[in-house]
Formats: sequence, structure tokens, C-alpha cells
Amino acid sequence: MATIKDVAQAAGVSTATVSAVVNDSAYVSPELRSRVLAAVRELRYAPSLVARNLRSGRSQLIALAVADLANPFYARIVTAAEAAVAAWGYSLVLFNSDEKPDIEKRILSRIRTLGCDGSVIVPVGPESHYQRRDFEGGMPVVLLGRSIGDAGVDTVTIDNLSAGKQATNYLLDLGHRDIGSITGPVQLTTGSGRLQGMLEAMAARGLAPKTGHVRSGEFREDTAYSVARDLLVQTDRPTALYVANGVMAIGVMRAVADLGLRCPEDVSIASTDTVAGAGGLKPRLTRTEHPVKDMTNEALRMLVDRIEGKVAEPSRNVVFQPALVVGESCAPLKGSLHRKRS
Amino acid sequence: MATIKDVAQAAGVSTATVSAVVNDSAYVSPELRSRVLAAVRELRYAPSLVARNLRSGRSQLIALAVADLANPFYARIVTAAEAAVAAWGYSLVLFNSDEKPDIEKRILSRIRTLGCDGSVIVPVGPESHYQRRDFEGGMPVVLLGRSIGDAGVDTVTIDNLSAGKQATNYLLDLGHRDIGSITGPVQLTTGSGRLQGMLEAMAARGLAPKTGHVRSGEFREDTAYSVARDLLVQTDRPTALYVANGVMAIGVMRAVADLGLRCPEDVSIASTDTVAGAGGLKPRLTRTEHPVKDMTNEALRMLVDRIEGKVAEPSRNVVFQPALVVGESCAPLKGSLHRKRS
DNA sequence: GAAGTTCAGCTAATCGATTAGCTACGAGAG
DNA sequence: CTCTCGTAGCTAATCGATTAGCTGAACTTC
Repeated sequence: MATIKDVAQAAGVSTATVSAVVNDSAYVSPELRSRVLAAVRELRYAPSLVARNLRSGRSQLIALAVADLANPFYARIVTAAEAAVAAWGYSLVLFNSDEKPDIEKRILSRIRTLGCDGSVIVPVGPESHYQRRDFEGGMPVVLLGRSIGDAGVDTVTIDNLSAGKQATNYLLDLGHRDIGSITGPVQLTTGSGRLQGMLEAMAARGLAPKTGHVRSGEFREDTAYSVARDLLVQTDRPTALYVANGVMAIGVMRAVADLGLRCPEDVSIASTDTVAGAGGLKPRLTRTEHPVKDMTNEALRMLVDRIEGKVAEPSRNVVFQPALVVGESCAPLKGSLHRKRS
Repeated sequence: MATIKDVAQAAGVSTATVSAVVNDSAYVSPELRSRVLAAVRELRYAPSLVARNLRSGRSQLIALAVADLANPFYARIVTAAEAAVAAWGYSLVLFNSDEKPDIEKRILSRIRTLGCDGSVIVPVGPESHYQRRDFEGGMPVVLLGRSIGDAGVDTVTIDNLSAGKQATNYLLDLGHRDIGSITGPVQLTTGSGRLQGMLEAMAARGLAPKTGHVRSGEFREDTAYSVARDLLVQTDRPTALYVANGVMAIGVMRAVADLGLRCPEDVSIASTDTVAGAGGLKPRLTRTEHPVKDMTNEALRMLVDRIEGKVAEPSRNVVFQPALVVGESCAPLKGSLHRKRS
């Protein structure tokens, strides 16, 4: 690969002049300018970002670490992030922590070593708060999707409480009173927040789920399948279920079908997020959706602001609202008057 | 961020000694070694990859440019690539050419500028052969998934002919004689190859599709939907369809359902690749699948071999075989004896 | 005890680009 | 004609790490 020196020599000028032409950073006479440009073309010169970055301390790289690449939800984040990063003039370095805190730790140190200008991270596990220390005096970070209890870092999250409330209220409005839930792990805000939203929505109408009607599906399809199956064979099974995420919803639907039940005739199902709508699942799910693209764009906007030193505040936390999308997986409770709240 | 000089000063040694300790590249007395390590820990020193790379000419980055990030097929490639790249000790820089040749061109120059050690590219459009010139004397490249007519670059591809044959033979074995096809763009090998395989399979039994029963769906769901709809309202509609990729299959299934037809009772559908199986599509598709993970791993193995200068041959072309996965979207032709070829 | 050998650890060059600061040339003012 | 001012373009320092090559102390060997 040709270097700036080769170009300088070929054009009979100094490296400073070549740099000035290439970066348009100082006036250069038309005569020299065209000689330099000719040499650049001739030698197929492309400035080495590595060298440039060593000098400037910038790498033009933004790292994105997601919790599970195979999950379509994160795939959508990746898609949105790639576009946003490119639009801001950076390139995207992608990592997959696979939900494992120790892998995440290695990724963080790798990101530091690579000298990325900033990073967007979907934090893994509750112990992730070591991040602040890691980045102290260092690279800007934005946490995306899940919030870590402790502040000091910019975050972009979804209002999980509202997600649980919206989905549950929809079921309540259809007349359901006996609602169960397949939840995520309670140590995650995405798990506990949605559950709490569900409970609050019921409590607001003086209701509560029956004992045993709230189970953890651990955000996994297979676990949700067996838990749902277990729940639905009972004689006093709930008439509706709130399932806390998309992959679990697929497991639940499978359990419903395998038990010979019909959705929504025998059991109504509402869920939260993401993957669910896609892929033509048989009765399309009624669900609350995350504005994934907007959230990702916002995270990158915040990150770039920090990188370019445009922000003073110690930390900002943006919370997005989920939106209820009505599918065909919920029906009014049989024998009840279906009245919409006014 | 602490530099090697800070560490050297803190430990009272030279930078060479620090480097020797950090890289374990020369003997250092236990005494100094421990002083250096203490200083490293104290200052939270992490060697700058940027500086290291400037010296070594390596960046430890591997670029991956896919044709369409939003397509689950490429998402799977990304997932596999991230894992493979990490396993080889590199980091992944991700690009999305969005099927646009001019964006791909910009990506290629960006990759060069970034000084990536190598790149895996899903080439876009037939004109992509300019790549060879671009990389002349430069970075190793492996083309993945689609092959460009012209050699000189390592490639990893799928046997499209075989994919078309396998799917079509399956339909033929079920007794179908009147088979149609929704194809991809014929200028892509993934389009023309699969179609040709389909035609050859039929020709081998002295058959050929009826006029108008072979249509291009352009690898897009909406186009496939309208083309399939158009095809299926005809009175002499085919009894079976070979759909050349997964997203189009979804469109076709939708068309079938919207026309009040049933799959597989009224029309059998077989497709090729990828996304189709996922997401719990109603009757699971019978399809040929790409060994995406193996292909991606192989592409990276080949790339790393090149990067590390282990290969002499000018170019290698590995072709993977698709595998037929039987779902529930095909039924024996009504009134025909379903006999399996022995 | 002098000469040779070994090697821990240091000095300084190097990678490629940027840029502060300097040189020198030309034009305009007096 | 000389002095000043402006500026095009050059020289050289710099970013942080690696490494060739050197220094000098300690140890062998006769």
C-alpha cells in the first residue's frame, strides 16, 4: 500500500502538502494540488486510518455489544445501528456477549484496546455495573434496552411497566379477570418491570392473579413451553395469559396447540416485544412493540454527542414508550359483556 | 488513558521492558516483572491496538459486508461470523450494502482505509467483479454466498443447481407433473442456478413447466406475493410450486391463503434456503437448507489462512451442498400413486 | 587478572499521518 | 531601494507501541 511519503515523492512535494490536499485543510496552489491528486490516483493512495487515528486519538469505530445475536430482536438493533453508525461517519464493530457476563467483560476490554470512540452496550446480567469503573475517564458508553440500577451512564430503555400495563389492560378490557403470566427472570428490569406493570394493572381494578398463575419462563422458548403447558392443563387455568416476550410467546403458542386448545377461542394471549409479529405466526399476536429503530438511533445520537463532547450533563436516561399492536390472539371472555373502557 | 511511557516511568524501567513484560516476548527478571505488572494494574494500562497496529501493519479487524442485514439469512451469517472471527482472535466490522453496488463500492474503500486485515463479502450485483482490481496487491478477500463469474478471488458458495434439483425431484417424486416456479433475478447465480436445476430435474423425466408457470419474484416477498397470486388464479394453475428463496416463500404462502387455497392440499410448495423454517410458519416448509454456519466458518478459515500467509494457490472455490429438509407444505398429487424413487 | 561470553535492560529508530512552527519568496508601502 | 507583511510550502516533532542493536555488569576460563 502506498503511503503519504510515496505520494509526496511522486508529486515532488512534502508530506505536509499531500496531507493538506487530501484533507482540504490548508490552501494549496492549483498547480501542486493537481500534481498531488494525480499521484494519489496513480498510486491508488488511501490514507491509513490506523496512522491517522494514532495521531488524533480517534478510531472512527463504534462498538456494539448485544446480548444474543441469534435473537431477531437484537438482529434488528444491529441493522438499525449499522445504518446509524454509517450515517454518522463511523464504522460498526460488532460483539455478541451471548448473555454471559464474563464474555461481556472480555468484550469490554477488547473495545478499550481497539480504541473505539464509543460503545453501545446491551448490558448482560445485573452485575454489569462494573462498567462504570471500567470506563472511568474513558470512552463514552450508552446502555441500550436494559437498564442497570445504578446511574452515571447514559441509557436508552423501554418503559417495561407500561408494557405490562398496556397488554394487561387490553385483556382486562376484553372482560378477562383470570389472567396469568409467563414472566422473564425477575432480576432483569425487563422481567420484573413487565410483571409489575401487569400486577399494577390488575390491582387497579381490584384484581390479582391466582396463586400459581404467574410463572417464570426465563425469556426462553423451551422453558416457556413447558411452564405454559403445566399451567394450561390445570382445571382452573386462566382465560388469558400475558407473556413477557416474543420468543416465549412462540413457546406458549406451541404449548396451546399441542394441548389441543385454540387461541384465541380457549385462551387469549398477549405479549410484549419484538420478534413475535414476524414470520407469520398463525394467529398474529396482540403485543406491545418496542420502537427498536428509534431507540437505537437515539442511543447512537447520544453516543455521538458524547464523543464529540457536545454534552455536559453527567448522564441522561431516555425512556421509550411501547405501543400496543392488536393481532388476533385475544378474544372477549366468553359470556362477558365486552366493554371498552371510555 | 495510560500509555506505555507512563507505565515505564511508574515502574522505573524503559518502555522496552514494559513491552517485553506485556507481550512476554523476552526474559525480564522477576523483580522488574512484578514492578511492571504492579504499575500496569495501578494505571489500568491497556496497550493501544492503534499504535501496535501501526507498527505491525495489522489491525486485527475483519470486515464483513452483507447484502441485506434485515434479511434473516444474512443475520445468521453475521451471527456465525462474529463467533468465528472472535475465535480467531479478530474483531468484526460490519457493513450492509443493502443490495446496492454503489454502497458496496464505498464500503470497499472504507474497508481499505480502516486497514482491515481481510474481508468477507457477499457480493452485490453482477458488476462486482471490479473487486479484484480494488484489492490488487492488497487485502485478502473471500466472497461468500454468491459467486461472481470471474475467478481470482476465494469463494464459498452453495450448489444452486443441486438445490433446484433436490426440491424439484421431491415434488416429482410426490407425483406432481405440472410444477411452476417463482424464481429470483436471473442475473444472479442464486437465481439462474436454482431455476436451471429445477428445469434439469424436470427435463430428466421428460417434462417441462408450462408457459407462464415460471415467473420471477425478484427474491422479494411482495413481488412473489403478487406474481404467485397472478399464477394461482389461473384455471390451469400448477399443482406444485418451487419457490427459489425463503422470503418469497412467505409471500407465496400469503397469496395461497388469501386466495382461499390450502397448502399442501390444493398446492404443494417447496423452496430453497434459509429463513423459511424459522418463525413457525403455518405448514412448515419443505425446503433445501444452506449450511450457513459451516459456509461462514469455512469462509473465515480461508480468509485467516490468507491473512497469515499460509496459502499459495491463486484462488480456491469451495461449493457446499444444500440439504433437503422435509416439512408439511407438500402432499402427493391427488389421484396419483405416490411412489418414491428407489 | 585479563579476555571472552552472556544477557538483562536500555536507547533510539520506526510505522504513517498530522500539524506547530519556520523559511523564504513576492508584493505593496514609504 | 528597503522594510514589512502575508503566505505557500517545508521541516520536524508527535501520537504509542515494537524491536534492532547497543551497553555494561557478572560470570567463565586459562
